[in-house]
Amino acid sequence: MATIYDVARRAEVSPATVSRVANGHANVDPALAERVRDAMRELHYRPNAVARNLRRSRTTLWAVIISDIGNPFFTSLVRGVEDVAQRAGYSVVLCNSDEDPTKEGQYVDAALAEQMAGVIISPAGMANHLNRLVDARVPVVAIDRQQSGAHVDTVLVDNEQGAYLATTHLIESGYQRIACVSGPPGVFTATRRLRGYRRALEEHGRPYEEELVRHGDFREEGGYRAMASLLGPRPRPDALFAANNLMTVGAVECLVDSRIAVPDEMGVVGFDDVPWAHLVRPSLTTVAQPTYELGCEAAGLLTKRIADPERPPTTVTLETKLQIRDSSLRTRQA
Amino acid sequence: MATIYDVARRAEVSPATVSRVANGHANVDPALAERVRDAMRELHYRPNAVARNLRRSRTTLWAVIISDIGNPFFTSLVRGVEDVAQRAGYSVVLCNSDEDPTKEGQYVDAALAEQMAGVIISPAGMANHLNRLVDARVPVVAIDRQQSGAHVDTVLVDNEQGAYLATTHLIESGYQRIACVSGPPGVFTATRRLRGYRRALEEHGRPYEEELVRHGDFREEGGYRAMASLLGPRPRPDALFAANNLMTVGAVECLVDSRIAVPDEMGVVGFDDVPWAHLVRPSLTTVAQPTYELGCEAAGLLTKRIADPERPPTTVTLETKLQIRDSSLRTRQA
DNA sequence: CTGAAAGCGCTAACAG
DNA sequence: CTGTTAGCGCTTTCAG
Repeated sequence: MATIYDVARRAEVSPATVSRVANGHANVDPALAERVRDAMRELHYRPNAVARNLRRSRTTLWAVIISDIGNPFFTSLVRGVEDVAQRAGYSVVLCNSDEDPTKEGQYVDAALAEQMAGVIISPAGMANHLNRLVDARVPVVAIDRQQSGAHVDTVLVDNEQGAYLATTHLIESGYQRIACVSGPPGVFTATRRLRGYRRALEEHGRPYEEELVRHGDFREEGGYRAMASLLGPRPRPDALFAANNLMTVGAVECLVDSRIAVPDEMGVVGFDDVPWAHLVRPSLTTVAQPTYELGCEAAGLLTKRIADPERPPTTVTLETKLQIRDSSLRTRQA
Repeated sequence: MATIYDVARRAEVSPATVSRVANGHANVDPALAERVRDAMRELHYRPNAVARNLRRSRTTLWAVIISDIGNPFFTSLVRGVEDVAQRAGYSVVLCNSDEDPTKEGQYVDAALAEQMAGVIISPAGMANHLNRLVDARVPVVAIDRQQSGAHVDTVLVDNEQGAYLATTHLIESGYQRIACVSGPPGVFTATRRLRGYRRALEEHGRPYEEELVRHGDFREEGGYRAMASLLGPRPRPDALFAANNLMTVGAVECLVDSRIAVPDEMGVVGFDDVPWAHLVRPSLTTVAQPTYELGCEAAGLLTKRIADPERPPTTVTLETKLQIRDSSLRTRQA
């Protein structure tokens, strides 16, 4: 690989001049600049980013640490981040923590070691990786999940309100025993959505019953298992609020396997859309989140944070929207 | 951020010794090593990977450049890569080229500039980015798509055979006019799958008709549009082979909107599964690919290539499997 | 406007 | 077994 010295020699200038041309810094005599560019082309010169980063002690990379690459929620969000990042001159590297605090820790280590210019992270569990980034003065934005005790920019949706809307919709559609499959205990979004579910019940004079609540893993399998376990005890629930998209899918699978008719015997509303919610039969009623916008917003906050490390942390909360489809609309009494 | 010198000073040893302890190299007196470890802990020392990479002139990062992060095919594949990479001591950074040769080029540039230890790439279009990597002596594995003229390790599925199976299945199910939505012209997988479709027709004494073939973009919208355009001319096709998963979904959407009954009026088989193919009504018959295994295989080849840059390039081809569900099984004559 | 030179933080010969 | 030292390739003062 040609270095800056090779180019300098060939163009008969100093490495400093090559550097100036390569970076468009300062004014360089057009004749020299031309010679340099020729030399660069002839040698297929490509600046070594590692050396540059070391010298500048910063990089132009963002790490985006998400907790499930298989979830369309996160992939859509990443698209939003990417689009904004690109415009701001950053490249995005994606890290998939798989909801595993250990993996998350490794990626945080890597981001630190690689001197990433910034990190966008959806923190899994209660581990304190966020603060390690903050302590190291790495610009960081938390996304989708808030962490108590961490003083960082955060982008959220109004989880409680979304869950409240979903549950209220089920109540108003005439369902009587509304169950809930929540997420992993301690995960922010799970807690908030459960709270919204509970508040909706209570405000409508319905009891909140522990035995109608299960905790899933935010994956399809977890939704399936939780639904199965809800079907055992009698009286059965006649509706379900599932706290994320993949678990909704799992729950519906379980209902199909158990030959329970949706929406007549069981109404279903899920939190977070999937791109194909309308293709499933019955199509799924969901609480749609502005996923792409969440990503854009996070990227925007990160650029601001990088520009001004001292600015006070802000939290942006975006609204959800209830997308009513067929899975929550009874056609006849079961 | 503490440097290796800070640690050395505090532990009263040389930086070299700290480096040895940090990397587990050579033998270090246990007492010294202990002092060093204490100092590292006290100073929250974290080796600067950028400096290390510069010095070693290599990194421990793999770039995985995929063409659509929204496609479950690629996310599943990435999981396979990640799992193997982690075991081999590499970290994976994901780059989403969005089927756009320009973006792909930028990521290849970045991989080169950042001195990535290796690259796994599903090349979009005919651009010659693969060879730039090869010329720069960066270990590289092509995945999902073969590029003529590129002398690199490659992991594929038997696209032609899969398409042949799918089309034959439609013929044997009694469909008469079988259309095909292929992928972008020039994309390897599209070409091969189209060839399999054609071969199946011809071997069963059916004519191959240009007007039954469309080219989509491998996305949902493309599948929708292609299906719509197939519905215009009469006589209409009565079956469809769609050359990838998302286009299958789009095509089915179009059929739903057009109130054309699947599978009775239109049989549908797609290439590549989606995790929720069985949830759609009717459930989708697909050619399932071993996506996770593709990723594992690619990662395996990459480690071998890194270990021995001179070994002759190999191509691994994995088999597909026809997953028969409801969308291709006529219950009555239309 | 251009060049010389120092140094980012780390590792790997090489000496001791 | 440990320390000294010379860079990895680049950018950025500082002189000229």
